[in-house]
Formats: sequence, structure tokens, C-alpha cells
Amino acid sequence: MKRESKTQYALLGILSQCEMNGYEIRKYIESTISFFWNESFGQIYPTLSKLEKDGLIREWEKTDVSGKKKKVYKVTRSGLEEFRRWMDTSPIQTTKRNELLFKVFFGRHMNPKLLTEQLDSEMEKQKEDLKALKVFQKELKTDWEKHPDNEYWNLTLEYAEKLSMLNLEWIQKVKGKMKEKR
Amino acid sequence: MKRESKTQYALLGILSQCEMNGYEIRKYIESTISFFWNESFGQIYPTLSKLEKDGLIREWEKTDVSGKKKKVYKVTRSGLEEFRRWMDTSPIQTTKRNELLFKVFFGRHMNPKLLTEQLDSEMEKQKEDLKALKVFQKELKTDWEKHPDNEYWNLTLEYAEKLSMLNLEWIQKVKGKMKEKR
DNA sequence: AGCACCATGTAAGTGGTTACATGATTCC
DNA sequence: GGAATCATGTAACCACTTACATGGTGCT
Repeated sequence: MKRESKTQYALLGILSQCEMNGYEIRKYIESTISFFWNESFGQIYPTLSKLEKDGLIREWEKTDVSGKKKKVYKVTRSGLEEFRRWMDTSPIQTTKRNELLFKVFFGRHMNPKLLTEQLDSEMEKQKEDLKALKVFQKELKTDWEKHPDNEYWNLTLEYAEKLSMLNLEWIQKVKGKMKEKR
Repeated sequence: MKRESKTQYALLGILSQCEMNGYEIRKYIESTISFFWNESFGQIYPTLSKLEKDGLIREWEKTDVSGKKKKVYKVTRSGLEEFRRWMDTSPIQTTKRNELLFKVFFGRHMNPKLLTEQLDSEMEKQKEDLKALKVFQKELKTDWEKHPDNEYWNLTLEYAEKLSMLNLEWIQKVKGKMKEKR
């Protein structure tokens, strides 16, 4: 069975929403979909070259309102077709590696205090995520109410929120159990 | 920053529970921790060699009750120390790539019927996982009540169960939204 | 005899991160 | 002038999957 990088489809999907250069793609991912996706520069730039070579995206000179010139990539018609073809046909694959569960599964081997500390820092991350998600949800409601993707984005945010809450509750519970051990 | 494969720690963790050969490790993972971890033979065998070379595990000839001989790997004292050192000191890293969320986030580009089909097969997987988890939970209660790892295993199962249920509910909701579109 | 499963390993190739290098632009 | 950020890219290296090869064992 052939494996193919999903980076290319991620870039097509992102560029189909808004034209950007490589640097902006990275920032977009970081600030918008980082709760379920990430890409590094080392992947983005070579993939952009490949996509352009294949005619799925094209580089444009864009002049913004202030007259400044800027290079951006746009998805071509065949790029959009290829993206949709992939979306429609490739089955969803879920990767299964969860270090948090790993640590708890083999938790007996850990110093309960250290496990608790690691759980704490995991909780911090989750709380920050949750905060960012709330801001994002609000933005969606006020500024992007009429955007055609609104409903889809909202659903993913809802998932992310519920997952974060589940994580927090569960970690709290594990921490409780650890307390008994000390 | 140095990256190091987690495969080695997974193998140390597994072998610290029970002595096994490479083939059995694979089966163990498949049947027990597959809901949060996986390893392929292409990783397992080279890693076993490396661990033995480093003195963290050792090969033994084991004669079982019926007199048959069998090779198994056991964790050495320094192997256990190394495992515990890693458990105590390495921060939990969560990978962020969720194709299910990806598909929904860019869902506008999909044929709603095809998205629904993909969601259906994802639900099937989740339901099977859930069924397996229930069996596992029961086993834990009846056969492994007194096992020192019982509490930890139970916690991970609880997490996995809740996550599966969250997935199912959310997918159901997305499916509902898709129905309106057709 | 043949099939299923046990068992071990290697080689090729992909996917991905990290670190490094370089230079332009903007802002103070 | 100097720092931060914008911007692009490459090279080295690691992790991991897949496919292939090989042979043993046990059952029917």
C-alpha cells in the first residue's frame, strides 16, 4: 500500500481558504489549527515546490492596498480538484500514540510525585488550549458568522473543547489517585 | 535538542511486566495497548538487538511446564533503572495530527454523502474499540484484581472508554449536520 | 501435503524534525 | 544601529512502515 504525505493536502486545504506564502502558512497553522495539525518549515517549503511543479498551486505577485508587492501561492483549478478527490476518497486514518496514556499505563514504575508534576504541566497545556479555543469560538461567532466554513470550524472547535475538558477531568482523577500513594 | 525513539522504552516497559520474545511483544501490543500505542516488527527486532547490546535486556532460555524450550527477553537491573529514569524525567509529548478533525475542518470541500460514509466507518471502529475495552475492563476486575498495575491499567481503560464515547457522540452530531445538507 | 501461525530479520523508501544559513524588512 | 520579525531554503539525521525473505512448528 502506498503511503503519501498528508502535508500536501494540508497545504492545498489551507491555500484553498486564503492565498499565502510559506511563512504565513506556518503562522496560520500555529494560530488556527495547531490543536489538531502541525507542519514544520522543513516540510512546508519543499512541499510548496512540489505542488507548484505539479501545477496544483501557482505563485502570484500580489499588490496589497498600500501598493506593496508580495508573493503568494494560489490553488489552481486542478489543485482544488486533487484536494477534493483526496478528501472524498482517502479513508480517515487515526494515529495511535499517546504518551500521556503510556505514562499512566506504566505508572507504577514512576515516582508518584514526579508523575504528578508531569500531569500538572500537561494540565497547564490543556488549560491554555482551552482558553485559546474559547477566544476562537467567540471570534467565529462575531467576525465569521457568515463564512461558508463556519459550521465546520465550529464543530472542530467543539470537539477540541470537549477533548480538553475530558483530558482535564481525567488527569485530575489520576492526580487524586497519586495523592493516596504518597 | 536530542530526539530519541520511544520504541525502546515501550519495549522495556512491556518486558518489565512479562518476559517475551519479539513476536509475542507484537501480539501483546496488538491485543492490550493498541488503543494508545503500536510498534511494527521493523522497529521491534532492531530495537531488541540494540537493547541487548546496551545490556538493558538479556536473552534467556526458558523451559515451560511441558518441557519445551523457548527464548525470551528479560529486563536487566540496569534496563529497569534506565526505564524508570526515562519515565521520571522525560516530559510528556503529545503529537497533534488528527485526520478526523482535518476532514471536518475542511469538510465544506467534501461531498456530504462521502463524508458521512467516512464518519460511519470511523464510528464502526470506535464501537469495536469500545466493545474490546469493555471486555478488557471486565477481565481486569475478575482475573487481575490483585495485580500491582491494576489501578493504572484501569485508569487508562477509563480514559480510552470516555474518549471513544466522546468520539461517537461528536461524530453523531456531525452526521446530523451533514444530513441537513443533502 | 498443505495451511496457518510462530518467529526473526533486513532493505528500501518515506515522512518528518531540527539545525543551520542567509538575507530582507520593519520598528525603535 | 540593532533587534525582532519576515522569508526561504537545505542538509543531516532519525523514526517508522512496508515489503520481502526465510524457515520452523503444529494441526488436519
